[in-house]
Amino acid sequence: MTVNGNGCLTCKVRKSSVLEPCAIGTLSAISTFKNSRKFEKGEFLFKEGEEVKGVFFIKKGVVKVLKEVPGYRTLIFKVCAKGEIVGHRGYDSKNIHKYSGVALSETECCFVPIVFFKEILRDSPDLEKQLMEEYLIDLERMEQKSMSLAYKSVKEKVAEAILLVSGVYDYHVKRRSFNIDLSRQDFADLTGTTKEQVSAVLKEFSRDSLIRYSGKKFNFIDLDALKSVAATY
Amino acid sequence: MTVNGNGCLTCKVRKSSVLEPCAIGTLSAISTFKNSRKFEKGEFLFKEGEEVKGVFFIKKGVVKVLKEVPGYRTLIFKVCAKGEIVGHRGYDSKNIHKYSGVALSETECCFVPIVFFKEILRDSPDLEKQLMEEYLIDLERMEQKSMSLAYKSVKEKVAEAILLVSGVYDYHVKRRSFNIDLSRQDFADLTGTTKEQVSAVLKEFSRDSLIRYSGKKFNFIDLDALKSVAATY
DNA sequence: TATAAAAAGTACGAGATCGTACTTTTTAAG
DNA sequence: CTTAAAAAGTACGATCTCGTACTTTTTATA
Repeated sequence: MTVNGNGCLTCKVRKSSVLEPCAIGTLSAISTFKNSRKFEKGEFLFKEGEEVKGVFFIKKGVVKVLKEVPGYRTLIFKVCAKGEIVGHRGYDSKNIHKYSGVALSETECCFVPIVFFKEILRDSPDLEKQLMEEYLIDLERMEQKSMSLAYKSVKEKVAEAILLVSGVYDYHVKRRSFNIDLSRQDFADLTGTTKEQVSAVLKEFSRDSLIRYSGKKFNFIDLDALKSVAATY
Repeated sequence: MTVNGNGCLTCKVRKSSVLEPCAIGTLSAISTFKNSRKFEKGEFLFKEGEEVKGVFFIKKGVVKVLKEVPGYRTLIFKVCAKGEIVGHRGYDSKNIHKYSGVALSETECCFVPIVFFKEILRDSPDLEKQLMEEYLIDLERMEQKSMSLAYKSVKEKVAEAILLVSGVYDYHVKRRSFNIDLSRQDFADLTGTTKEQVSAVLKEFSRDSLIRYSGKKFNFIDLDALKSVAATY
C-alpha cells in the first residue's frame, strides 16, 4: 500500500476518470488504500467466475473486458484505456466477476481492495453517483452493441470496431499513424465474427482507401467514410 | 393524481417490484404522486428520442422494451410484467429515452412524473440502491444477450426466447397451457432473426416434442430439453 | 356469421458467413 | 542474425440465414 505524495489528487490521468468530479475527501481516501499493480500483455487482471478482490484504475496500457465460452468463443464488451475503472461491477450479490479483464499491452493500475472501496463508496455520494453514471453508459453501450451484433453485416461491424479502436488510441486526422494492441482475433471478438473475415474486410477497406495499415500499424483513416459504412443507426 | 387508500404500501404487486424493500416513507411519497394510466395493446408507453416524462410501474399487462432502426428492424431487450419498473433510465444527462416501451397486452401502470420521482429518489437511498441493482441486472442481461446474438444459432436463440417468455408468463410443469401476447415477429425481434425462421424453429421444436403449441397458446414445454438446446453458456 | 385484414406457415433460391487448410508474414527467442 | 512459433492473409466449399412469394390460418370487424 502506497501512501505518498503521488496520490489521486495530483494524478495526471484523473481528468479522464470517474474520479474527476470527486471530492478531495473521496480522493484522499482512495489514495490511502490504493496500491500499484502491473500486468503483462495477455495477463488477466481478473477472471470471470473468480471472487472480486478489488477495483482497478488504469494508469497506463489498454485492457479488454470480455466474456468467454470456454473452448469456443469470446466476446469483447469494451476496450478500456488510461483513466478508466475496471472490475468494479462484480461486487453485487455474490461478489463474483461476471466477465474478465485482460491486458492488451503492458498495463499499470491503481488497485483498491474491495473492502476499502466499499467503505469509501459508503461515505462518498459523489463517487456513487459517478459509478451509477458509468453503469448507465455501459448499458447504453451494450444496447447499441446488441443492435449491431443482431443486425449489422460483418463489414459494418468491422468498420464500427475500427472507429472504436481509433477512439481508444486517440486517433485524429492530424496524427500520422498509431499502433494498436489488438490482434485480428481481438477484432473478431469485438464484432462477433472470425479473424478470417476481419482480414478480408480490412483488406477491402484498404483497397477502397478507407484505411491504410500494415500489420498493427494503422494510419490514414477516413473516419467519415467508415462512419457511413458502419451505418450507426 | 390519486391520493387514496389504494397506495403502494398495500399494493398487491409490490412484492415483485423494486419497491419491495423500500421504506414506508418512500412508498407513501410515491403513492402521493403516482397516477394510474392505461395502455392498449400495441400502444407506446414511451418512445425512443422523446423526452422522459416519468416512470412506470406495471400493475397489469406485459410490456416490451426495445430499440428500432426505423423502417428496418427492431430488437427487444426485455419483456416486463407486473411489478416491474420501466422508463426509469432515460433521466441521465439529456432526459431523452434511449429506447421504447410498447404494451404487448392491455396494460395498467402507476405513473410517477419525473420531477417527483427525482425528488423522491434524492431522499430515498433505499430506492436508489434498488435502482442501482436494477441497472446491474439489466447490464448482466444485456451482456448475456450480446453473447447469444453474437454466437448462438437461430435455433438456440429461439429456445432461449421460449424460456424467457415462459418465465414472464410464469409457466411451470403443472400449468396446462398459457397464452402469450408475443407475435412471431416479436420472437424474431427478441432473437435478432426473422419471423419465418421463428415459425420454422417452433415447428421443429414441436415435432421433437420440446413444446406443443397452436397459434399463441403454448403448453407441454419441456423446459430442460429447451435449456439444453439453448446451450446457455 | 360473413368478410377483410393481419398474422402465421411454407418452400426455396440468393447471398452471407463460417471454418478448414494452406501460405505468407510478423514476432519473439536464442 | 537465425530459427521457431505465432499471427495474419488467402481461397474456397459447406452451411446457415435471409427474405421473397405464396398459401393457409387466425383475428378483428361489420
